[in-house]
Amino acid sequence: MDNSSPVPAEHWLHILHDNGYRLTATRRAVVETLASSQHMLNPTQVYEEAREHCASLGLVTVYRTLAQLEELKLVQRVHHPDGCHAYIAAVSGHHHLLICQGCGRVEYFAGDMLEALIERVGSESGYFIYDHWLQLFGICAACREDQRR
Amino acid sequence: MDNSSPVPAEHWLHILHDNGYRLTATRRAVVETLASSQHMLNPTQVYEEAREHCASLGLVTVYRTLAQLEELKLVQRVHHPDGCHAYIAAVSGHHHLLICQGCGRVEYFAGDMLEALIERVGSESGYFIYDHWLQLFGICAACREDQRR
DNA sequence: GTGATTGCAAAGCGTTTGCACCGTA
DNA sequence: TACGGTGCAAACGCTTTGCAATCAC
Repeated sequence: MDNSSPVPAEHWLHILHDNGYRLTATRRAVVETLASSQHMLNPTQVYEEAREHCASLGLVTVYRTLAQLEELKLVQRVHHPDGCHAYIAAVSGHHHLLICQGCGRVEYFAGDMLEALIERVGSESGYFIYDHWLQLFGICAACREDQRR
Repeated sequence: MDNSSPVPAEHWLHILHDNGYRLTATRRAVVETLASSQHMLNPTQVYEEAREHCASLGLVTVYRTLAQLEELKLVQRVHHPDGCHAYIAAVSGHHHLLICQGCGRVEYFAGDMLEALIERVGSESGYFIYDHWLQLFGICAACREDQRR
């Protein structure tokens, strides 16, 4: 899989700064939490984890920072059967998602053999197709190990 | 595409009855609305359309009926970038979704060349993969025609 | 008749907004 | 110092729950 190395939080902070955002303790806390996590996190989970870096952080600021990070395409929202409000660090280029329904770990994978299918469905349906989602749901090795105990 | 023929509302009513639900005017109104629509509808949209069949219908009943229909797998929730609370008639067997971002029309398509990909990603990642979503987003022929005007 | 079903009102929950204070640049 | 950023409290919108009246069976 290709997200084994965590996203550098410093990189995000530079991008935020370059876009006119000030570098505050609260923003750093949210960025560090999301950049270092391989699990999808909803706003409350981000809030709880980020408070360990910045105890005065408020939930409102988490919502505002998530919106900024999403706007800059540094994070992306993850939709899955049990919720649509979780976020994960985005990677550049087009990738698909592999989501563990046990622990919420998310991995990206490439490998796009969908062009022919999209071409066919587009011509049969008359739709102009401009985007697609491919998501696989499963249980990661660690969660399967846990289940075995 | 394979959902050109609408789902028979009577069939849903039989299934509801077989599962111990009473056949009421409100339930019929919701069922008829969803069974005859090829567009994804959120609870409020279902409410507004179904009230034309049953003027006394309340929004609360729509929520309750949607939950029952989802439980019986007669409808399924549609997730897309702008929302996760829309419903569409379900079809049996595994299908993928083609969604018009203009009007919300949803079509199902078959054609699963994903086995090899899922096999590969599963073995590389160590995940046990048990489900997948494939959704295509586009603009249907009718909406493209509208845009041209 | 009786128990499921309903609509209303209220509660609940996650998210957003208003505002005065705070802290970065 | 100026103004973007912040936390708090309140507002907001969607969804669920409590309850008495209603209706299918």
